[in-house]
Amino acid sequence: MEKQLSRKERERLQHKREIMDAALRLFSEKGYHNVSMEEIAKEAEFSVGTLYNFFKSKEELYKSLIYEVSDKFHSLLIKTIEREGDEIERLKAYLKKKGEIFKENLAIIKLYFAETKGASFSVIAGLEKELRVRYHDFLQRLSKLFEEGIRKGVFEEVADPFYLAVAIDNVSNSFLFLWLEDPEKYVYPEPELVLKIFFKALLKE
Amino acid sequence: MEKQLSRKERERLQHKREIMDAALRLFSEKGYHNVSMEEIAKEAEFSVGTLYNFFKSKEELYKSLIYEVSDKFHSLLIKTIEREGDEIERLKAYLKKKGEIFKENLAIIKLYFAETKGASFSVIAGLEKELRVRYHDFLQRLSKLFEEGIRKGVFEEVADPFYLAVAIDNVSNSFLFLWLEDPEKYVYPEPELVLKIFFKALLKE
Amino acid sequence: MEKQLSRKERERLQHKREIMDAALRLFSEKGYHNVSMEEIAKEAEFSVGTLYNFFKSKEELYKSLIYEVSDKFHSLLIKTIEREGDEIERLKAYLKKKGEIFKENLAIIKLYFAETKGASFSVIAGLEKELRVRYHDFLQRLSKLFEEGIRKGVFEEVADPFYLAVAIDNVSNSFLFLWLEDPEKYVYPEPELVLKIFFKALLKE
Amino acid sequence: MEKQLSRKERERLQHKREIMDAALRLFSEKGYHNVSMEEIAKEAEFSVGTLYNFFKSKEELYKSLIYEVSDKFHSLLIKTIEREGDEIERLKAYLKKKGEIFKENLAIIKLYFAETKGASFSVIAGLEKELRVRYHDFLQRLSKLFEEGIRKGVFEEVADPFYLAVAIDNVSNSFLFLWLEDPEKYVYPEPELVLKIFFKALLKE
DNA sequence: GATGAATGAGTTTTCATTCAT
DNA sequence: GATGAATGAAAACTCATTCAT
Repeated sequence: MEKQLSRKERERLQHKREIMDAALRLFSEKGYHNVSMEEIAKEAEFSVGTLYNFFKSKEELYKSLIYEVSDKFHSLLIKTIEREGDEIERLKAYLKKKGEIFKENLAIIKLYFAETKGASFSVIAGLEKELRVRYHDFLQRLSKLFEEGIRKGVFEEVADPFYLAVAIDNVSNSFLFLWLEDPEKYVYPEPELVLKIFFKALLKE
Repeated sequence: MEKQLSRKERERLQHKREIMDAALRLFSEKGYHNVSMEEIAKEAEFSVGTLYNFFKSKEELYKSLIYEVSDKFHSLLIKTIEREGDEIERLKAYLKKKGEIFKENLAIIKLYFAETKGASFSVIAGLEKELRVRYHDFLQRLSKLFEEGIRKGVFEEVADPFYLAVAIDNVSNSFLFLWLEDPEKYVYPEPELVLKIFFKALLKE
Repeated sequence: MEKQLSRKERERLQHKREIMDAALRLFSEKGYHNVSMEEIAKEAEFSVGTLYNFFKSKEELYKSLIYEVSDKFHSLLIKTIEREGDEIERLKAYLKKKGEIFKENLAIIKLYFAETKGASFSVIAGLEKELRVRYHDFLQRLSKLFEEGIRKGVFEEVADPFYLAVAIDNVSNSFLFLWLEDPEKYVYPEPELVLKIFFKALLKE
Repeated sequence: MEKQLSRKERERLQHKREIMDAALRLFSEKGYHNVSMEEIAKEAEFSVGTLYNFFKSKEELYKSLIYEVSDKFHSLLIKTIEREGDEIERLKAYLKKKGEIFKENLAIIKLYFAETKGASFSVIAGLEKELRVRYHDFLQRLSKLFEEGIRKGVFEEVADPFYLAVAIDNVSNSFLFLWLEDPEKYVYPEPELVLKIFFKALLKE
């Protein structure tokens, strides 16, 4: 299908890509408000005017970036947790995949978390809400995994599966952030570590 | 002690308080960059000039806000985890305290998490690093609690106590955020819930 | 007469003096626009309000300073050139006096020349004109000295006495500025040097 | 060479010129601190933003103005005093040239002298020092003229040639200022007048 | 489509001045 | 007379956006 694109169309897409990549580099390094359209134009080796031929505003450029990564991110993870296999295996696969995504997309991850975590105001009003919706969709699907596990008798029913999903996702994130913060000091968190903490009773009986 | 302040001094402190409160309301609602000094002045019912008599810049006003809450927040939690009592009790007390702090300081909590989570660039360069240092101090102290518990044989040694501290802090945060996001749908997370998830083995043997 | 001033009146004058001295120090060092009333108040160890009890505006404070020095400066020089004695002697006395005044009033001299030389706009519109009037009065009196010298046959009538007055005043100023600029490199200009250049024909016949 | 500039480039230069001319008019009339960027923009018939596209700050705009005139001014005078011809002729040519420059560049001359004469604090810190360096270079070259004259036996060695240079430059300036102040009353100072005063012994023998 | 000069509303900050105590 | 907190107009500067070429 892509082959049917004319040279012009291919070039256009390529230029858009270059602008988005330049913008991503700058936004993730300095934050939305500390980057100007002029700066992005220079980084992308286009003029400001050209940026406005592709995106009708700075906001839209930013949103495109965030949605793009959010799409990719979620579809990858959903594919991982919904594939064939038993629950434990799929949980491990999901933790592993998330680790890989973090490693490979550091710049964009920072940007993404700046949007989803913390402030309920976001750099751009409205952005956050949409991302939250997607994130909840993902959590629902992860809950399903726990539900199934409980149904099959693999997991105990300690709590609402949704809370379990939230918990494991956040614990793994926090370990990834730890590593991201100081890669020398903290080991890159292996799925096993997360599962060990998560599954093994701490309390002696 | 406060009685020794002259009326003028008391008034001055009161005015500073009013400005900080107004700024907090606006910053937490709209974010640092989307609030102007003029807006804060209006909200505080003072003139812009007066703001600058108290804080030498917008940045400084923001920092004052963040540091103030960070101080209060950390000292309260540290007091809670380092008080007398057995480890389980102290963990519960800490989870309860955090819940209360969240409930009572919603506006500022949002602001605080916008600074510590997510972006490694922060609205104000330099802020984030200092807050991270404080947070790590807290995590170290929480690790001690786990260490002691392990030493006493109350906890099993499933992982480095520091990771346990990180995990429980993040799990409880994530539940609090869930509740914050939609108080009708999600229960206010009780310490018991967190502990149950955290301590009880999911896996059936 | 001054003895009849009450303690209150004497104190008032003293305070005014202190304010003017502080203002002079700051103005001469940093220029009118780079000094704030707050700064002057701090330097004088009074409050801003007190400054306004003595001077109705920053401009008025500045003018007072300039007029005061201009008065003192001119009356001293006029007294010197109009005293008893032959023309040569009086010229020497005037050159010597000016040197002394420069040496003893460096700060104020800088301020004064910033007002009279160079820009026809002055920091404060209107100031310059009044000072120019005074300066012309002085030049007229100095011209008289040359006129008398010519009438008596002491000087040759090479040019309009007014031009001679302007010339000698400026030559001596320029030498004083040279010394002021780099006291190590340039000798403190003795009246003799100025007169030598001024009176002695350069041209060999 | 100029023909190689594209229309756009020529326009850009023209616009820069218009801004500088507008700024010059206002600065020389009212002084640096009494002119706002908005005022300059209005005078130049551009927007404030455009001013900042050409000059990164108000200071830089001012400096450009001062340096431009200083360059032109000095190179013209240096060319005049270092051309072929005997010393007397070259002195006359220099006095004549200075008169012409004054007449043709009144606005900018005022600005220039506001910077070089008078206050040792200057409107813009650092500016004054650089201009002084250039002026001293000029004085050195003028000294050379006197040195040569003395060596050739045209002039008597009444004083250090540098002082002679300083003296003649200041005397001629002061006459030019006199004329500038009141063109009706004071004749435009002819080189002859300056030389007559400067060279002819006043003193009868 | 690409360019980049021009725009001007909006932002932070300063500071002379006032006035209640 | 002395104080200094409060004022708010004015200034320098930024930057997303437009549009003629």
